[in-house]
Amino acid sequence: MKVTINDVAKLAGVSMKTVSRVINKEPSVRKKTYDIVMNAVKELNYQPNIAARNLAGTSSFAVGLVYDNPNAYYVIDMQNGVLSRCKEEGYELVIHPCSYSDDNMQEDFITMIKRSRLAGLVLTPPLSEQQKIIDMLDEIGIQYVRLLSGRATETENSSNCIFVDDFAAAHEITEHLISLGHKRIGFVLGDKEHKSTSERLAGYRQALQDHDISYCEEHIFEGSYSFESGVLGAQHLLKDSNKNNISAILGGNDEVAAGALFAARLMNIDIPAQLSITGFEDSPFSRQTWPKLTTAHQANNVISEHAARLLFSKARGSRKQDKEIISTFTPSLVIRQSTGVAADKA
Amino acid sequence: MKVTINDVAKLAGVSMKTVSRVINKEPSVRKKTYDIVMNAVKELNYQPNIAARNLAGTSSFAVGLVYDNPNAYYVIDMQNGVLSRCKEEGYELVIHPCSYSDDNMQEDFITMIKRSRLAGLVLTPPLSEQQKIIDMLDEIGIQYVRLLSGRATETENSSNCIFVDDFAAAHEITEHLISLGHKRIGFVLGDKEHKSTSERLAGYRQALQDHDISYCEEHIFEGSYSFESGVLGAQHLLKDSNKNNISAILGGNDEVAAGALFAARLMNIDIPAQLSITGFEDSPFSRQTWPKLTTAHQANNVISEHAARLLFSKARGSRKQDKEIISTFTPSLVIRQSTGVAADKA
DNA sequence: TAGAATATTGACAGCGTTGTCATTTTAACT
DNA sequence: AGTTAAAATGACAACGCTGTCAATATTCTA
Repeated sequence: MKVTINDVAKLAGVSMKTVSRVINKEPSVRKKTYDIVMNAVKELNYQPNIAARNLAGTSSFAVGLVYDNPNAYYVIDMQNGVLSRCKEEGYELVIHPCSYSDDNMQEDFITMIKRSRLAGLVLTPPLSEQQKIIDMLDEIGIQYVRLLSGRATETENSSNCIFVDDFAAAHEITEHLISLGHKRIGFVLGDKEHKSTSERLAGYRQALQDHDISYCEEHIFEGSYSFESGVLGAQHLLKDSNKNNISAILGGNDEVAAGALFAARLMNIDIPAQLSITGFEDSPFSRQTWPKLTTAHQANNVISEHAARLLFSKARGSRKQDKEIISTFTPSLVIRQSTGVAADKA
Repeated sequence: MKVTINDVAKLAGVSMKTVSRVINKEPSVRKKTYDIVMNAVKELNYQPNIAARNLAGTSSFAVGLVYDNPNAYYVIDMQNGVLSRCKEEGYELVIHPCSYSDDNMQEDFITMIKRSRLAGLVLTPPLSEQQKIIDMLDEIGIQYVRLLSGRATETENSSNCIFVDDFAAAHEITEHLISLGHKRIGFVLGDKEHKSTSERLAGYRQALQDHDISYCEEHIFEGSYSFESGVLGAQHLLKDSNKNNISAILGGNDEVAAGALFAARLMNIDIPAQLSITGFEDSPFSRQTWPKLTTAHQANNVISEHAARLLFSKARGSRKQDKEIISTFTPSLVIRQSTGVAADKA
């Protein structure tokens, strides 16, 4: 019934170990032997037993994806990216949602990690930014790759990090608005625990400065990465008593921008005639609002695939930097209908 | 460094096997022995090795979730529901996105299933509805639970199915619209490969019939479960040349409804004054549109948790029906701002 | 072409559990 | 107390693979 490595070995007329070498693509197997074995593998439709490999080998054949992100689109993209790499490599993906604020969850998580003996972990923000988590993982001695907001050069030991340049993205979006004549630009920030929030804010400030526009604290709303926060933030920035006369709003991400759009709608504000709104990420969200969102495109599935690549490359112990792996991603501006020339409000 | 079952056995002064019995909650272990062992387990912080258990035992300690659904919210809910149950039981979750139309994917999937030796599978629509898949799984001899659209009574062998009564949901939504005075109600259907599509259509037709409203084929648009389809469907149903005078549209799900809303917006149609729109599922979508959607609430995370419950209960071989497990879920109407009294168009 | 160097293969012992079945202990009867 | 049945425990062999290291083929060197 079940085909084992022994059956293959018998059919191919070689030892168990040789079959093992072939399926693990180890060097020093003669081409001829390799072919014989592969034929036997195909003929019997042999599938190596993952559990046995995990048990016998030094590392296991599964990787984990760790996230604490309420955004379904983001999570799905991350999963699919890692998954596509896993499929190539014959690994399984084990998912670990994990609340970064909940201590119990963290312990559960560590417990899970320990018992699963995973080959490695892909960590997404904000967990990837938590020193406490990193320390724990180092202590356990498990391989991991971190997805971070920033640039490769900043951190010293960035060999196991993949960066998304949120600073540049925010800078570009802000410049886009400035080029449309906007001078009073609001920003509904995401969770302050996320590094992306400070990066995006910094990019925004830099753009203002580059164009001699003064930064105004009143234009900033400290929110979170959620639709509701977008609604609240926009309402706050736009309310009458607030004499900011804002003509554009940056949403912390697409979801926040969608919320801002919703608020504008409630207040009978015409987009983009009276107000421009932008997002970040270019998630499906940005195409499902009315009008569609101008945003910064960020291919999360590609990013996470590269994270997985890096993880596998490290797991294999290859010291040299794999040239194929992109370590810093820079989102690019996508102009849609939610931004337009600034109405003269001065 | 690594604590094994042997270490625990030594510390507790019992045999390896007795420890195994304790951690697997097998019967016929004296209370006293149980306590001694548990203390040792705690003291050493012992974590059973999943790979070893998988290898030695008859079934493994991981379950799979199989889906082919582009809707991120749906997938995430499903994952989280199953995951919460897995955590309780100390199992891992392996995810298997799988395109039902792509033959290669199906083969990959079967291959994966075979080699993983999963304890069981939770199948979501439309894969759960495909006889070909079911046959393959039966042949392999793996446990599975199917999530289906319909009612428990319909199918003979429904012991491994969890149902969502889409017929009832559509019936209720349609009656809601009828009660608001709507008589010409459009329906942008989802993919016809999904059973939910025909169930929802049937529920709609029944409601019309119950209220002596004749069914009109021209009010139906055969689309798919996507935002774009919602846009196209609504545009088609509402266009001038089409003299349907429709006053309400059922979206195949929330995403379709959001698309319909978008189309209405493009056509300058006021919601709900001129047109009512409804969705299905009550996903976050329905709260992020303007106006918010009237829809049928369907707790996908609860549903999938019950599917997992059922799977574990079957895996344990318990014959009797677990009373705690709900096998048919009926979505309930949630009235928001996208529906209103019918404008008199007669 | 012998002898050394190297490339290729194989034998065998684990990896950390659980299943099977034999053994011991306890409880339940005469 | 003496049997017998039942409950609790233990010994040991799998599970299917990989790591180690020894054995054998092959190629190279002089």
